Amino acid sequence: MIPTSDGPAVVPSQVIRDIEELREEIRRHDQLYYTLDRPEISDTEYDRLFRRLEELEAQYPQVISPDSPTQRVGGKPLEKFEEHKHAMPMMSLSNAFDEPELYEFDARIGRALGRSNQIEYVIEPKLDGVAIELVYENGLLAIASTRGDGYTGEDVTSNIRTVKAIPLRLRAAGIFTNAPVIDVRGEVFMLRDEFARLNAARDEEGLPPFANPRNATAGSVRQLDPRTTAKRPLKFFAYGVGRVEAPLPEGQWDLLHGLHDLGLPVNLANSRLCRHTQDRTSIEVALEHFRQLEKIRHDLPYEIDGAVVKVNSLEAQTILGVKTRSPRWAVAFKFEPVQAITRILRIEIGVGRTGALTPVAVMEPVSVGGVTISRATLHNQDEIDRKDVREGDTVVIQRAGDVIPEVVSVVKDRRPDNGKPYTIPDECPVCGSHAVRPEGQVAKRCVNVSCPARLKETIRHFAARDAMDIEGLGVKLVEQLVDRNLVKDAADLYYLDEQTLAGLERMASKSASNLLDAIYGSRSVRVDRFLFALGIPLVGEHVARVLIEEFGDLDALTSAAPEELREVRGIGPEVAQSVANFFREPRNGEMIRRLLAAGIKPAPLEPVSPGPETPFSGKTVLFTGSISISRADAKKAVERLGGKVAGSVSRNTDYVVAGEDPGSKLDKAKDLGVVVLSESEFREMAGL
DNA sequence: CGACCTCGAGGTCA
DNA sequence: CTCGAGGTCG
Repeated sequence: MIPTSDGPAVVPSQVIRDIEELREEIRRHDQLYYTLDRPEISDTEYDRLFRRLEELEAQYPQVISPDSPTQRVGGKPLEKFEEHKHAMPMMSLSNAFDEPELYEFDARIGRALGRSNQIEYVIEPKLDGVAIELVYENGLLAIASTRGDGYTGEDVTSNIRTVKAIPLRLRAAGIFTNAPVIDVRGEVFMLRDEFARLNAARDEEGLPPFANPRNATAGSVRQLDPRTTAKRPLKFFAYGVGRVEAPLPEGQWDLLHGLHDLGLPVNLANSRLCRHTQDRTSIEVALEHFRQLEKIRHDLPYEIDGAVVKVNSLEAQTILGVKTRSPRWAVAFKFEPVQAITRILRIEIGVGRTGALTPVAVMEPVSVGGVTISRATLHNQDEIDRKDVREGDTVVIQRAGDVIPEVVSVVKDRRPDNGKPYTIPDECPVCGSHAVRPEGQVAKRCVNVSCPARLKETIRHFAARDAMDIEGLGVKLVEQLVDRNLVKDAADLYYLDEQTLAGLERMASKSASNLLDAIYGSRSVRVDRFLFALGIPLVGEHVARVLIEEFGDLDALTSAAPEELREVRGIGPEVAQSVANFFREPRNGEMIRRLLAAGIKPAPLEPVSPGPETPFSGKTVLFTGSISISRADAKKAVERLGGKVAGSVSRNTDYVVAGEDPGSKLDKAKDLGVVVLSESEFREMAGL
């Protein structure tokens, strides 16, 4: 028998039972997965259940009901969204940006209720997503709408039905059991890694990426074709109610549990009921939880921009009432923004030691993560083109890894009409020489080897702590020395005298003699440091050491042919060529001769005695976060004990030492299963 | 070619 | 302290 479009006239009652059982089973697993975060079956098993239900329903279409799990994606694309008037207005929240504002909120509540410090609060993470209201009638999802202006939003039911975390039918459990009508409010959002995957997929299809998970969510919710929304990985957390035709519980905390009992996902794991204790008021308890959230925010799979603090008692909420746009009984306590919007005043060009021209955006100062930012690197031309950054642009900036400011994106609709694409100039802004970008490289470089900008950087590098370690020779001083032609290469430093220095700013006799002492003292330097100090391109601390270990001293190295250099483990053609070129250049040879003539006596490397076995012998260690001793000292300690210090985590890393405020390296270390040490554990192992 | 590492460049604050 | 570029190794 071939089923007609209406299916067989009679549906066997066994089939009806099977279908209902399957639906219930699927709903149960949806709830286990989304609401309880405790899946019992694999995705494959789930898919099998789902397909079986689909097959049965295809065979007997007349039994399909709108609350069936198969009916999430329904209908055809909409022309536009209908309006939906909220039964009770969806208010926004007033913000508190710092502790005093939060305490003020608490004080206001205390005054209004006339019993200070006894008020219970509920604190919940504030997700960065899109607020949605779900109207359930007799347990079935009837309407889903956006917040809109608070009174009227858009009816996005067909889209929201595709969000698996949102039940189409509520469970009959808990305080709200069988409420004829309940308006549930919550946040639709996207997980960070799913957002990243979505953007990667868009990139492959040549579509522009979404700026952040929030935008991606908002875009997904406002799709006219629900089939598109269905493909977006949306999640949901419920946090409150509007109209409820059922008795209300005493407080917000019970309310959250009531929603959870209905089968709705609620972020209970990161919410707290805050009661005052003997030594702390309830707002202090809330604040403590807020600090906790701030600490773990980057470990959460979704983005939060703060926390919401609500007076727990619903009765008290009623007494407190509302202001025009926001309730008086709740406040959004925001984290320091890690991103900010500002304007690029101009783009400056920096010239580095290697002659690289680096564009830097000079911006209107703005506070990001508690620090005022006014400059951010734009890296290179490719980066500028990719983001299409122009002078005068309004941009979103953030601190990469919470440290180095970077331009995230341009706010295109705020671009001035006269904005022109930016190109790094073809002349060095410092010496006017030609600047070229060699084939296959990203950087444009000034070709003039004695460009003053390059010279300054070279001297600074020479004097740096890890190199010759000349204390007192800072940027300002180098600037003056070079500009007045007192120093034309590193060797000139050793021929300075007090009289010459006396003419400089901030250089009275005391500082002058200190500086001369420092320069004089630097003459006994370990030979690998000396080599590093010369600033040969591609020769950093590590390569310098490797080369010295191989050749023993400078003499042997200066006369080495590129082929000999290549023999060395870790030295490839590029480095070999760069080293050979440097020593072949007569002026460099002359400079080295003058340095040695000035009395520099490069000390040989201490022979690497095997030494006693230590906890760090042959181990690679990495530091993240701040520790109470300096990084340099920590590094020395590890090296003294026969270990190596790395800059980035890889499978070869043996230990990661995590100090205060560890960075992303800690996450990566955990991912790779690297042993993580606390500072005290490290100190103990190192015998510090 | 991918994995891993080093170099070099960037910014602010105490 | 982090990132991208670029270098080296297997």
